[in-house]
Amino acid sequence: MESPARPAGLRADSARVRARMLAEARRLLDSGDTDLPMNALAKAAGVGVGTVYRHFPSNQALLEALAEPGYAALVAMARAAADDPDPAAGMTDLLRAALHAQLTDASLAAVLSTPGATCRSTRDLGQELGEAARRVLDRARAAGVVRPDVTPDDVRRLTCGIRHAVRSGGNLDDVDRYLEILVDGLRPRP
Amino acid sequence: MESPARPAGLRADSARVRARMLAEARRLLDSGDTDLPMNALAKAAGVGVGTVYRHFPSNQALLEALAEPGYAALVAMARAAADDPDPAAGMTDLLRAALHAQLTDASLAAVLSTPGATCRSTRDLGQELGEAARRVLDRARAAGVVRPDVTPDDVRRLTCGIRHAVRSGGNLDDVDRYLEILVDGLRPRP
DNA sequence: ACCTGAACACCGTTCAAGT
DNA sequence: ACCTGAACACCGTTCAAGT
Repeated sequence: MESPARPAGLRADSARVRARMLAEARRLLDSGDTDLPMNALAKAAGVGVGTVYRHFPSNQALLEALAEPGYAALVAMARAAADDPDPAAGMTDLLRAALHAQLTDASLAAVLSTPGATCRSTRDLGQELGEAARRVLDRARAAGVVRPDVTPDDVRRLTCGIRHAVRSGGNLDDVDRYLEILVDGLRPRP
Repeated sequence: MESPARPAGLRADSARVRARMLAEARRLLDSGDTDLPMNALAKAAGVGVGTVYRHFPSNQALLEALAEPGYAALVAMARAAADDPDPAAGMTDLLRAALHAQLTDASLAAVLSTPGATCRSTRDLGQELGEAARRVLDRARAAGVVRPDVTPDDVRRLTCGIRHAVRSGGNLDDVDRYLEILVDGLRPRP
């Protein structure tokens, strides 16, 4: 599994095919389909199934490749949150960014809710996100706005959970309310 | 779809087959399998697939039949919570019961996270649970321990979400912590 | 090297044929 | 009436055969 943007050592035509598959996969995922069948992608991209598997060794790997840009953007947001002069605002920003990213991008939601990563780059991004989240949490804890026992993995799991809560309802207008509930719930007990 | 406990107007042997299927389905589900394939159930129960479908018109209907006893127990818990002399304790009891039920019974988790019910009895139970939850919420709101805008459906969605958060981690020891976070988060903002 | 697509082992669901 | 199990349309994944 390589980066979606022009992996090194790949022939021009092969890179073109790969780009077309990723574009078509993104289109299928954004069309509302919750899952992304390999055979459906092959047909949509006009290639054989084997070609899909040559570039993405499994459905999970495909989702990770698709999620990578959004994942990187989320890491950037988390780092910015860690540098926010207001630790409480940084904390809220981190949660909001994580939740928004998952609600906007189904592939990112799938990757974040799955424990083990298939490709190296995804694992690296997870590591980086964890480190940024740790800094956000340390500062928020020092400022007394989060419980002492909250870990970066708690943030991951709870935002995944809130995503499910938001999506299992008709309207998505409850995002802000549920985000408030999560932020308040993470505050230290009085 | 009828009640799993001896539906009316069913021949003795048919009722026996139905009971065996439900018992085997329960066994499969508790064995850790997250989903319950109809063909696998047929093989395990020693019947043809058609027989499974004769009793349970779909996989969702099967899950609902399987969930019914637990669902009824949860409704009873919710009613008890509504009668708790302490409204705050009643609120916590409701959330704890809903969460515990979903973590213990995969079929109940599936049913609660699915919006529409296939069988009448499941829909009725959902109605009853909603009414009990409304009473719990009304009293908790009057006592000032929950936000004014929380609805019974919020409780359903959020407990489903917290279940996902609990399950997406290695250990299930975080139930109590996540429950605290949810209870605190539902408190009125200061 | 890279691609194709038939093929395998699974899903949920249906339905003609049996008792 | 009730049951059986082959069959259909799908999944993810593999691999011999082609360019």
